[in-house]
Amino acid sequence: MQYWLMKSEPDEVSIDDALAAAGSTVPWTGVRNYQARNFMRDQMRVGDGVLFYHSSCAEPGIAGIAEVASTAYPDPTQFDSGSPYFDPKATRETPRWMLVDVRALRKTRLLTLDQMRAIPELADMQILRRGNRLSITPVARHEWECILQQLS
DNA sequence: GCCAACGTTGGC
DNA sequence: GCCAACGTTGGC
Repeated sequence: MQYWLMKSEPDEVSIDDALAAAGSTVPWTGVRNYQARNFMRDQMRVGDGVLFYHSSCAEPGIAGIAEVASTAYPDPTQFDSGSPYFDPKATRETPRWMLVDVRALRKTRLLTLDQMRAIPELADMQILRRGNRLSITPVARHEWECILQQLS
């Protein structure tokens, strides 16, 4: 069992959107970074814990708890020439981009970036590092437990 | 909308 | 395989 933080722009898919989806489950489309892809493809297991993070918005922070709901499979948007995530170099025979399904479990109060920075146990979180842009990052067990405690 | 950080691209 | 140019991310 591993833990992850996954960024989503709430204008695209918020925690409310995910909870409202069929089965509270959404495909994590649009990841176009190899490191983030590799986490999904190589390391995620069904049942892994997910911190659902709202980014590029007025109040960035952790907005809910989710879990990994599938193993990795090709992101269909890479094949769709009408999609902003279209990748002309990807083919169905050799897809480039993979995704997992994510099941939202509950909305939490917003744990803001500022609040996270103020918690010493979270000081080493990748999301808090300067210049961090990765949309999917591993979360240490002690960080996960600390955050769940904060949100309870 | 600014801009620092950093990933990707492509000429050499 | 180096590295400058360029594009993107994402907090502010």
